[in-house]
Amino acid sequence: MEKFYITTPIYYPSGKFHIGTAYTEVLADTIKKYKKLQGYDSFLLTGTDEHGQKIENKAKEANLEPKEYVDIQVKSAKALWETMKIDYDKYIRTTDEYHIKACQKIFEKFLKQGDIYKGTYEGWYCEPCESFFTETQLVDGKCPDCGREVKKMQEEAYFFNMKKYVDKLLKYYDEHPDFIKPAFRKNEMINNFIKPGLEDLCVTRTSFDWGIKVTSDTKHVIYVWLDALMNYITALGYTSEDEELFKKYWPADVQIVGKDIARFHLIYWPIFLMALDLPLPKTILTHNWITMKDGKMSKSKGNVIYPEQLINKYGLDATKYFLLREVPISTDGLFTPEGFIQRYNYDLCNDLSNLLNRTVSMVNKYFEGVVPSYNGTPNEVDLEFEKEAENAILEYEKYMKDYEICNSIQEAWNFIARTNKYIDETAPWVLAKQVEGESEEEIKIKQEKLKSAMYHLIASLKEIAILIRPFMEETSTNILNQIGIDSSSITWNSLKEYKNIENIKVIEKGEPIFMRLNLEEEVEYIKNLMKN
RNA sequence: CGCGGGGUGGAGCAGUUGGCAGCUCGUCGGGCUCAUAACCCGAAGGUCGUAAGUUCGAGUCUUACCCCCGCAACCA
Repeated sequence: MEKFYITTPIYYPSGKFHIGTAYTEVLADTIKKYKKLQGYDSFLLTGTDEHGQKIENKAKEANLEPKEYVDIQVKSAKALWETMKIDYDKYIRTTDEYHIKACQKIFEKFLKQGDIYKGTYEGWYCEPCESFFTETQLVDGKCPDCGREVKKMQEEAYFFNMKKYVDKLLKYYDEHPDFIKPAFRKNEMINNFIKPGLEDLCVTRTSFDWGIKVTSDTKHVIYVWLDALMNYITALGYTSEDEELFKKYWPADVQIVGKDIARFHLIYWPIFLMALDLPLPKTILTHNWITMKDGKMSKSKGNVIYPEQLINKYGLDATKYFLLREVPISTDGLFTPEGFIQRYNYDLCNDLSNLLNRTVSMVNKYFEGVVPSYNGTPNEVDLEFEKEAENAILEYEKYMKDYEICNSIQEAWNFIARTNKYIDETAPWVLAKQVEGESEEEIKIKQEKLKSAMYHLIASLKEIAILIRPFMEETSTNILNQIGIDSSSITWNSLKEYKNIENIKVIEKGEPIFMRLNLEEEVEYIKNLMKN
């Protein structure tokens, strides 16, 4: 079985996860489930990045030890992923013992190789906050956190020699067009960071404790990115006594990151891997953000929305549908309460749920629920429709290949609309009606057409259920149940059986899978959620 | 200063290698009754940010300029 390794970033658990974090996770989870349906041995890694000064400070505020603090945060993170039915295979915490050991080994290896050297880190230091800041981070020359004066300070630090690998990196970019998706990020990296001269990266600190100690120089802790990035390989057991997973799954097939951390994943990460003499991931997918009408999410603007809030009220599938449908990979997507409810009503209720409802109802009405067999005599209308059903799959898969899930979903919905149209084209209620003076022959032709129409509708609903399965599993299962198909044996290959559905019976009375919502009421409800 | 993205009918967006300007929502008109005041069809509405250029032909290429958003290095 072919393997497929996919990773999410490890999130920084300094607060409650908001909808943006959930989006990243859903994106990864959807790709994993898609690959799994296709029969890949797929492995999804997620986790948390738990070191650093900010965590240390947060813990202090809460009167807890750092570890106690992150334990609590991790618990709620895992609870969220459980609520969202995220199918991850491993959850890594950078405080895990195996990760710490591996990082220490890697650090010493770099030191020995001469990739890491000791130097001096210079920055602006805020004493009350005990934090270093860069020139550009300062606000009016003052501390961006507390607004007080900062001092120029120096501390001893280790640096990673990035310059040594720059040419190799550029060459790699050049020879591997699929490495960076979307491609414009490549130019962004080159123009902003590489062309002006890539600076060496500071990889240790002495100004705080909450981190992985450097074994050969214990007053230093390994600073964030070296620690964090390594998770993608340490999670698989790299450098441990059991490297089985690592050997099986590395290199990653796709690593998902937000645009805020693109630089670290597109420049430093591949360089670290080169220094370790390891193969690079096939693709690093950088996605954009969910934005709010009035800019970034922030509590003071009263525009923060948490995933649980939407899930509790509107269900997991609807929430995931919105996120994936509304946020394309390469541009920011907008969250508005109106948009959310409208997508719910138009796409989920009117188009999808109603299609299922009217189909099930007709099969019951005309054939007592028994789905006719494929009768092999498609007329022009049916033939055309069959072609489009096939084409929808191809288009969907084409976009998925580039991880453009948003477009794949659009293809699925185009096909849903097409299926609704098919009902109008065939007008089953006309075919079912007896007209006075009709000949036996005419009646028979109408019957065959009606059978064919019902068959094609059911086959198409099955197709739709499979297409949406990677991100709307519950809905998919509901649809299949209503048309009398066992969902447990469904795989991506089931799409090829469009003409081979036999012996099924739809349920007698199908409950709508999505019910129309009142726009004003629900918008009001969501706005209230966002206020507190 | 720079870099990246964007500026397309009322709103939100598609437009691969240049060849009659599309989609969703909204508006207006029509159809249908299987279904959830749903579904299907049609119409109105755009000098594709501005100016110049290349070309038989440019939303699509070149140059200059204007506006919006983001990034700007050790901050997760």
